[in-house]
Amino acid sequence: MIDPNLLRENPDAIKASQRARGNDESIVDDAAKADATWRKSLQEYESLRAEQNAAAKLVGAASKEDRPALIAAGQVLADKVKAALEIANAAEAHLNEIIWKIENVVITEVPSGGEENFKVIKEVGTHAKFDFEAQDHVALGESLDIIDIERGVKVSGSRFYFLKGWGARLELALMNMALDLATKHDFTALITPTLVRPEVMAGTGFLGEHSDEIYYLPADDLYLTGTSEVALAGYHRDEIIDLTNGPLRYAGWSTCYRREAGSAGRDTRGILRVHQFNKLEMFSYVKPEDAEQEHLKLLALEEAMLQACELSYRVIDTAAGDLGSSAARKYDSEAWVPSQNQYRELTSSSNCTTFQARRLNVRYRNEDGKTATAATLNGTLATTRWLVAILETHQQADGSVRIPAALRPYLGGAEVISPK
RNA sequence: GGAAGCGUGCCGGAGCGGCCGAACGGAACAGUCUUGAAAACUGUCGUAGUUAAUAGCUACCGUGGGUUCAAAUCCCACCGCUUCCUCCA
Repeated sequence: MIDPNLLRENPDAIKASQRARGNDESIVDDAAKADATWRKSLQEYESLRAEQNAAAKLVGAASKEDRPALIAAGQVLADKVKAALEIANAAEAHLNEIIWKIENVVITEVPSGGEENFKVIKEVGTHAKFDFEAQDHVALGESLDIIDIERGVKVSGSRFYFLKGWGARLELALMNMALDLATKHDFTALITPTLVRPEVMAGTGFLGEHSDEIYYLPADDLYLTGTSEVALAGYHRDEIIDLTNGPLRYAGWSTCYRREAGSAGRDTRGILRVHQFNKLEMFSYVKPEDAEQEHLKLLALEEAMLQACELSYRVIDTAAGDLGSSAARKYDSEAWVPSQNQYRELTSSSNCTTFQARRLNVRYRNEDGKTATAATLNGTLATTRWLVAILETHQQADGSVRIPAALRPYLGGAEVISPK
């Protein structure tokens, strides 16, 4: 949620953000009004309650003869307090309902507008060109016997697959390379739970707009996570963390599950969009003033991975209207996918400022020893989808795929994957 | 899955329904003493909301309800933990 103090001190900043996102800005005034109403009703309740507390103390101290009268007076007060509490609670609920609808305040440099209004920050590398008939990753996966989609569908239905032989090893190599890189940069490896409780899922904001994206197990009242971000964000929930020695950084490795409910018919070919995949996710807890710098660090690591995989890619600054509700800024990097003749997203890195941490109640102590809400950031370092770009980019005329040099140490030194 | 027990502040650990935001011990921090340290002594020592306020008031003793003039203390449900049995990657 947004900072309630900002609502009181600078509502115009929130309105500007709402405009940039293409969201309703009148909700900001509604929230301010609800906030004032709540604070007034809270004061009324609290002063009545103080009166009641004082009256109850008198009863305890009173003599036997005086008690009945005092208790009767207390009963009247108790009713008043109960009524005032109900009003205050209702006012608070109303305020929360409104304030939770307001999405994170966008950083001012972020381009306004919708999905198509992104700004290209840079393009790196040259698009793969082939002097032979290039194959897509599905055909390569089949001829190399490393991706078995047919049997994936037989066992689990559409958008499922087996990674086999070098395919399985390639994915593990990619994940391990990413984990090594992250570890070198102060990220602590974390293998996370992928089933979480409803509170955690709701706390990270995934039960709102994305709720039909998520697998749910009614028998156990647990949700399957679509990213380890859920567990990583929940990790320090309700804690006062120590940031005096710098940010807390985690590299979470998990399988991710997504229903892809809203994308029927989209990317149905291959393993670009699937129900289950693996991902290595970076997650940082930082002081709010360090968040933008940390965001660039995450991006730099993502680029290092893309370059190590010898992919051609571009980095975009996502437009405000295309940001998730928790993000104040998002950098995506997209790799060139030859068979599609376009860039496809391989990493996504969001600066959630204090928005997510406030909801999860993650705080730290600042220099004065006071508690303050931390900022959180996340970014992708590797996913199964990367295999698509790697296989297609590095295919060769004889139908083999050259393994990028940086990955070879993780594959027993193998340099190429050849058809059987 | 069956049985029993337990959930209190940074940790340990008390707490007849009113005198409990919570004894006591430890840790931590500041100071006195000391050349310095240790010891000893003194003090500070939870979080949040509201308010102009580091004053006051309010809330929080696993979570949520309930009983009562009054709840850490009584009742109910839920969650978690421990031990034993059962089972087991």
